[in-house]
Amino acid sequence: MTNHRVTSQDVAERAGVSRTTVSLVLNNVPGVKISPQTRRRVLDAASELNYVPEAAAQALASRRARIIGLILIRNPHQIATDAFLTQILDGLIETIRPSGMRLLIDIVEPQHQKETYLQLIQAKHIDGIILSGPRYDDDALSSLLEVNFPAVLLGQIPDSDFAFVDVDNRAAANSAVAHLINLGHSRIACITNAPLSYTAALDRLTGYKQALTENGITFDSELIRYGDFVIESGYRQMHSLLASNVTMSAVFIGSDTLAYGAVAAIRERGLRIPQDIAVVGFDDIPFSRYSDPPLTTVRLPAGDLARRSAEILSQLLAGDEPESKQVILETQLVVRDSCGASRSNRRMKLQ
Amino acid sequence: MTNHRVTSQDVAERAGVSRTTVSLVLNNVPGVKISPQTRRRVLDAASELNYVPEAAAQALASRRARIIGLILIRNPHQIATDAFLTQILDGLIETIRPSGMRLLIDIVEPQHQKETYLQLIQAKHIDGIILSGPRYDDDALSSLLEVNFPAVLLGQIPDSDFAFVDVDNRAAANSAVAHLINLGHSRIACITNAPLSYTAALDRLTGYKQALTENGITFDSELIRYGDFVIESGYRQMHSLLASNVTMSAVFIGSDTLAYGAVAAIRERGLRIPQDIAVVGFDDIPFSRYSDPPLTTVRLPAGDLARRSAEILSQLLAGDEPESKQVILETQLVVRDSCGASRSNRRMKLQ
DNA sequence: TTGTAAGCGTTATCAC
DNA sequence: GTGATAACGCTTACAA
Repeated sequence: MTNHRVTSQDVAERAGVSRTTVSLVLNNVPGVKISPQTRRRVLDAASELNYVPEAAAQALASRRARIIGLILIRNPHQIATDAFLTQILDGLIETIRPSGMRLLIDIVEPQHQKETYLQLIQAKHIDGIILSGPRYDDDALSSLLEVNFPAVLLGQIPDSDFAFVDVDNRAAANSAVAHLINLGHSRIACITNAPLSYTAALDRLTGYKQALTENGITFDSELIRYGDFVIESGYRQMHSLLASNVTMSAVFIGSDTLAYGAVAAIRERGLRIPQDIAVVGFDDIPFSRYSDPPLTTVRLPAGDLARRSAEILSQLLAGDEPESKQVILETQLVVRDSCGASRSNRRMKLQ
Repeated sequence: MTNHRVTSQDVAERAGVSRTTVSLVLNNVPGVKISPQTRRRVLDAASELNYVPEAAAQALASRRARIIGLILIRNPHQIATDAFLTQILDGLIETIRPSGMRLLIDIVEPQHQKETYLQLIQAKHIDGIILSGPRYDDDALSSLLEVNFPAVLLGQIPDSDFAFVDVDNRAAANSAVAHLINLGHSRIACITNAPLSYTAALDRLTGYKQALTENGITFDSELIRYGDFVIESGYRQMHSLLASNVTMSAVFIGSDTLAYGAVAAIRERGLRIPQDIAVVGFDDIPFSRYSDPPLTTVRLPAGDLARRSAEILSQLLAGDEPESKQVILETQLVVRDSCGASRSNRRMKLQ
C-alpha cells in the first residue's frame, strides 16, 4: 500500500477506465448505461484498493455535504437532563442512516440564534436542518424560509409555511387537564416545561387554560409556575407552589422530567401522591412506566416524530414536494396511578 | 445581492487585495504580518458581503474537516434511555464550540464496527473521534491506532496506547459494594449495566467480585444478571432475580437507569427499599437525587469526562502531545437512602 | 507585506 | 457507453 491516499484516479487506472466512469459506477448514476463487465471491474478495483471517496471533495463538487444538522435551541446545560432528546436522536440516526447521511448536532443559545445556525447553512456544512424547540422570537427562522433552505421543525411556529412534525400540544394538554377535572379536581396548578417563548410550552399552557374554561373553572395565575427544561426547575417550582398559600389538589406539569422534580418536592413536604396531590406529566419518557407511582402523562410519539421529520427532510432534499409537509402526530393520554382514579372510573374498570 | 455565492474572490476584489490575503487575514494565520489597514479592509469587506467560507472547500484544501465524531457503539434503541449520554453531549459541545469544531454523532452497531466508523475516517469526514463505550472485541479499534488517527476513548481498553478518559470502574464498584457489606449485607446481587464485552460493564462486575472476596464473602453466580443499557433490562433482570430462589438483601446495579427498572420490579413484588432490599446504582444521573428513595450511587463526573476528552482530542489534532493522554477521573460514592444505614452508621449520625 | 499559481479529489458537461 | 476537461472554492508554497 502506497503512502498517498487512494483516489478515484487509482481506481480508474486499476480498472482501466476513466475517473468519470468510476464516479458513474460508484454513484450508481441513474440513466447512464455502463456495461456489466466495466461495472464489475470498477467495483472490484475499488474494493481491492479499499477506496473510500473523500467527503470534502464530493461535497465541493456535488454541492451536497450529505450531512443534516440537528439544532437545539437551548441554553448551556439545558440538555443534560433531557430524556426526550435521546429518543429523538435514536429515531433520527436510524432513519437517515440508510440514505448515507450523517447527523451533525449543535446547540444554539437563544441569544445567538441568528449568527449561529445560519452560519452552518451558509458554510454549506449541512444540506438540511431539523430544528428542535422552535421559539416565537427566533428571527433567524424566517431567513431560512426566505432562502428556501430545506428545514423541518420538530415543533411548530403557528401560521408559517415551515415544514414541521409536531403534536397538538394544546389539545393534549387540554385532555390531560380535563382528566384531572373529571377526577374531581378544580384547583389544578401548572408548571410549564419551558419559558413561554418556546412554542410547545405556551401551547401546553394554553391547553391547560382551555380545559379550565371549558369546565367552568376560573383561571388563577397564582397556580402557574415556569420551568426551564431541567429537573431542578420542576423541583424548585413545585416548592414555590407549595410554599405559597394557594390551595391545590393537583398539578399538571409540561414535561415528565420536570414532573419528577415536582414529585420529589411534594414528598419532601410530606404529601402523598395521588392522595394529597395528583400529578400529570407530559412526554411519557421511558421511565414513567416504572416510577412510583407510575406517572399519568401524555404520550408523545418520540420515535415517530424523529422518523417523520427525517423523512420529510429527505424528500425536501431530493427536491420532491412532500405530500404533507406539516404533520401532526397523535398523542395519547396514558392513565397510570399518579392521579388516582375517580370513583366512576374505578367502577368502570371493574366491569 | 447577486445570486451567486459570495466567495473569497469577491471579498478580495472589494478589499482590493488577493484571495491569499483574504485567507491569511480571515484565518489569522500565525507568523504572517499583515498591515493593520489591509487587515481592516479585508475584515470590513467580508462582513459587508456577509462572507462565510465554504466548509467543503476549506476542508478539501486544508485537509481538515473541522468536525469531530462522537461514536457510540450500541445496538438500535439502546441510546433511547441513556441519561448519561445527554450529559456527555452537553459537555462535548460546550468544549469544542470555542474552537469552531462541529460535532457529528453516530451510532455504530457492534456487529458493524469495522466497516462503519473506519469509513467516516477514511472519507475524512471527521478529523478526530471520541469513542464511547469501547468493547473488548472491537477490532476496528486497533486499526485506528495503526493509522495513528486522533482518537480518544470515553472508557478504556486495558494495556493499549489509546488516549482515554475514564474512571476507575473497578475501584468505584468495589467501594459501592463494600459500603453494602459494611452495612451488614452479605447476599448481594448484581445486575450489570451492559454485556461484558463492554469494558465498563466487566470492570464494574470485577469490582463487585473484589469487594466480596476482600470481605470473605463467597461469590455466587446465581446472584448475577446481565443488563443491556435500557431501563427495561433492569426491570426484567431484577424480576428474574426475585423469581429465582436465591436469597439476597441487596443489589448492586451497574447503572442508575437500570436501577430504576429494578426498583420498579422490587416494588411490584411488594418489597420495600431499603428495608427488604437495599439498592446501589452507578452513574449518579441527575434524577437520582430526586428519586424515592434517593439513590445511593457512584457519581461519575460526566461533564468532566466530556470536557477532558474533548480537550485531549484538541491537543492531538493540534499535533501537540498531551501531557497526559490517559486520564482517570475521580468518582465518589454518594450515599443516599436507598440502602438505609447500618445501626452503627445511624449511631454515628446521631452524635 | 502581498500576490501568483498550483493543487485538493470529486462531479458534471460535453463530445466522441 | 466512455472519456477529456472544466469547474467547485479554498489553502499554501513560493515568488516578488
